Amino acid sequence: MNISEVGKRSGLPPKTIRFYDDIGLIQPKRDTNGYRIFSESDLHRLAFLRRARALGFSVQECRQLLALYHDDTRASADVKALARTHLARIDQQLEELGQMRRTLADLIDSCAGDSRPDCPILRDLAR
Amino acid sequence: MNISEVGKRSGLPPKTIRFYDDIGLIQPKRDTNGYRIFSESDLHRLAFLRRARALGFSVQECRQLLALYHDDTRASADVKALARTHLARIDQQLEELGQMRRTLADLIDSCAGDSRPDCPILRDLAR
DNA sequence: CATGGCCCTTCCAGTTTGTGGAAGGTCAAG
DNA sequence: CTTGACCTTCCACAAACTGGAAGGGCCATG
Repeated sequence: MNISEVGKRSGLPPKTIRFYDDIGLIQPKRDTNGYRIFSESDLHRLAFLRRARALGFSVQECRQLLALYHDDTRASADVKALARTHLARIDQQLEELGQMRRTLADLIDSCAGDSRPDCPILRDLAR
Repeated sequence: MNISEVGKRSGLPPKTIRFYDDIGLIQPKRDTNGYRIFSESDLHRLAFLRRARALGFSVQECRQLLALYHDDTRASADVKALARTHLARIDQQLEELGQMRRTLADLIDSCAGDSRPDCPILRDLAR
């Protein structure tokens, strides 16, 4: 499989696949002309990566997840711990974002939004 | 006022203030020795920036907000439109993050988290 | 066989919003 | 005069790609 084929099948753009190769997340073989050759196993890793990234895991965490995945002697507790740490980070982001949203929505509600210059949003920022 | 003083008063680190100077968000005067000299007005702009950034506005949006703030003929509708666009972005992020959270929490719940290798989290990623 | 068009490669730069550090000038106190 | 705390600029790095340029490969058609 060449890179555009595996891109279609994994749902990742070729640029991203090259990037993952650069940082060692995959090690596809090379053809005599220098083209990358992807095995089913490479494709599998890439699809795994796409899903882990979609869940918001960092690339470093994806590296760890892949390592755990390929370790038959892993403890599921280790995977769960990784996921819990990530969940805590998501919860923190949700809280911060929610606070922003509340403040911003209040300010928007209090602004007339007409042609006059008076604006509670700017007044609050300049407070 | 020198940079560390205005840093304390605005709540921004000197490095960040220099950065805002570099990108033209502020234009402090310079002393004969090359040191930046900050006026009350510079301080005010920096505090404004800190609060706008804390609400999640991008640096570009902060630039526009500052321009609106200093424009006596602005329409509050323009400020409100900027804020609404930003709010929509926050809502989108909240939704994406909420979806991630749900999926991740479900996976975590389904994982025994013991010393055995079997793990629904990895199974889902490898699906 | 040459040409076109699409694929592949590497390398460099840019994105965003700063942060860390090095090298060197300045200033006030002792 | 020295010491320590400032200040300056400049370069590099962070995350996770994305865009583009320059150059080579491969296949099919004329």
